Amino acid sequence: MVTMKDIANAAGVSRPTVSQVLSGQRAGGVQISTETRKRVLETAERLGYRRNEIARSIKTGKTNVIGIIGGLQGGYSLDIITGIAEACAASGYFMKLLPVNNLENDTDALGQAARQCVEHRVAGVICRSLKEHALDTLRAELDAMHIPIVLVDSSSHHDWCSRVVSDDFAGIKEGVEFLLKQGHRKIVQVTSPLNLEYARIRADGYLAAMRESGLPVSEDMICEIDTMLELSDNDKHKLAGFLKTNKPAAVICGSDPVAMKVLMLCHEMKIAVPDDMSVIGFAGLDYTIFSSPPLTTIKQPFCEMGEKAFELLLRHINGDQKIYDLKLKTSLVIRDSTWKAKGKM
Amino acid sequence: MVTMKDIANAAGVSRPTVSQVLSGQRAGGVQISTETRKRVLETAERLGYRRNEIARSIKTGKTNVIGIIGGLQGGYSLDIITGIAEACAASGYFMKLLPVNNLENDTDALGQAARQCVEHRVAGVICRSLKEHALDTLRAELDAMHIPIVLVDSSSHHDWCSRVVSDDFAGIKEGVEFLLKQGHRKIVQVTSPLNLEYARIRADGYLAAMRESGLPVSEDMICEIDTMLELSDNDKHKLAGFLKTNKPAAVICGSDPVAMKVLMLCHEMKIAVPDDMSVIGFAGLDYTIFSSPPLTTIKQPFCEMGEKAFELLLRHINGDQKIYDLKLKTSLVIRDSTWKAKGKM
DNA sequence: CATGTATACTAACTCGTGTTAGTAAAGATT
DNA sequence: AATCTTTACTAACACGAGTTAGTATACATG
Repeated sequence: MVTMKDIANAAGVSRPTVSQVLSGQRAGGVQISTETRKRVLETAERLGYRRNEIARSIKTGKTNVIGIIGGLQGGYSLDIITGIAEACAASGYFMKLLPVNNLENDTDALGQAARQCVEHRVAGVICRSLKEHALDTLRAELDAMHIPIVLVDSSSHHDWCSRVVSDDFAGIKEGVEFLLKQGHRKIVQVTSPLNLEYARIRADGYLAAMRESGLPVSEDMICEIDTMLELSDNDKHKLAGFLKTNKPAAVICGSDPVAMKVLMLCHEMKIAVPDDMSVIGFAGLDYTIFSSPPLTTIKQPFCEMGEKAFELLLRHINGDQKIYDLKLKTSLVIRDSTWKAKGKM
Repeated sequence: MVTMKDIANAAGVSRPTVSQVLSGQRAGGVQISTETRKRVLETAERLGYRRNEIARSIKTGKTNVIGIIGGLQGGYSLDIITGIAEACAASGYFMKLLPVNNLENDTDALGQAARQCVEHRVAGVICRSLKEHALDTLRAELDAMHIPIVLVDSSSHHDWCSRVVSDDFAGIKEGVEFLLKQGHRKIVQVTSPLNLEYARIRADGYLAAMRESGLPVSEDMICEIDTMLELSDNDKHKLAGFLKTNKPAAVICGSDPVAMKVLMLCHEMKIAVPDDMSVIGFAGLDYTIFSSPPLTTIKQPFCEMGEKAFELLLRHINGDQKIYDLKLKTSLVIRDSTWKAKGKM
């Protein structure tokens, strides 16, 4: 492995000179003759020198690495990471991945990930988390070392660290209003269990939109089904019963997987979508285009969330103490699981 | 930031002693009294010391970090990374993510990613790549520094670096044989453009399986459609014409997205799946469970591929020079887009 | 010729850690 | 009592860089 020392020897100059040439920084008014500079650069090239970021960051006390803590499940994780990645690349930062499945429950793993971030002296951490006590673990490790944290896609907010989320409440309201505008009245919700914070927020959005329109609504018009990939027999009966009882004109779902399951059940129950019933999903995952009919869904700006999260983190790294809470707008992607024109009733 | 020096001062010992206590290594027969050890550990705990992996690896000349180079598109990327992550965690390694979209074409970006791996002195690199010349870029950067590379999910193999892939050829054959066993004769393939290496391999598997069964088959029985997420109008006409002309009993697809598009078109064309026609996908992506009917698909062992890739990389890091080419078995996931029992013809 | 001032470089220190060689003190052996 | 061992520690060097202070040379000024 070629070092600056090797270059210095080969070029017949001192090591600091090499350092000054290569870093391009003439610190303290240090001047370098063009001849020497050329010779050093040529020698470096010839010997195949590659600078050592490790040694460099031990001196500067800074690393250009951020830690990403969080589970890798869910199709959207990748989009968030992609967003972070792009912003990172633009600023010369790198991502160290610390996957922790079960962020909510596995506090040990979370604490370990945080500690590893500290040991690797990351400049900051982006984390996706859900529960309060889990975050305290993070804070205990990172705050002491003054490593800033930004939460992304986290339902709970804290006044000690910034957060970037999609505005799910507004998003669901927009979806409901879209359905109302098309003439639907009996709108129900199918969603993940309401003890999940994100599901609760989306349920509240649904309830609020209905109430604001003066329509009758109650918690009974919300059906909770499991988050498992496959629709269990239990849930299938529950959901079928729910649809038969309520005979909804439209279903606004708490997530895309839920919406896909609803569509599948509709096929089985011979409910024509969107003729007999409209369906809207939530997330805007790529695969929702493959359902039949292709799913109308409320798209969360995952990629942008990642970008903004890094942007905020960078601010904190650079000393900004202010706490931000960014809620990014969702967008309604209209496909074929809802009516195209108004009032095809 | 607390250093060993701070601990030494606070505990009234020398810095090397602290180092020896904390690293647990009594190098050169160095002994430490239990009393001193206890005092040092207590002081370290009290001051909130966190070891500095950066300074550490500058001395040892090793890092416990590997670089992951590759695009993040495609639902399976995440599964591969998950596999790598688990194996990493088990061995105390970390992943530095270097996303490069367009691995095939953007040689610049690839070269830059490779160079950054060198500059961060990663212990090894796992890369997903497709084209020959792109790999040469990688090799030029990494080989000189003796940084081992393992390719994962890469269609082309090279005699200078190890590779882990799924055995797509055998996988497709298994799929075709499954269809044959159920009594189908007229089996066709719909796939991504055949200039993509993975598509070519799967096409060859299809052709081979048909020929081995003594059935007539030709390249005409393969329909190429675009890899874009949405089925273009152009492709839709092409595919519809293909199905009308060939009137296949079954379609074995080159990928899951292709299969999803086939299913969507079947809905439009009122072709009942599986009654009128069976459909098999390739990849085993999670969302294939959501199609109607749920898709029978050939599942690639992405997670295991990631694990094995890291395992091989670790061997190379530890000095193993042998080149491996692992082909992992796929598995047929039978769902409802194919007949359940034999000969329901 | 003596002095001042750019210019171009190097000596020496630093970062936080690992490691080897060397030393002081206590106890064991002859 | 003199010597050897063992025990427990520290001095000193190293890793690969960044950085400050200081020095030698060349040239301009008085």
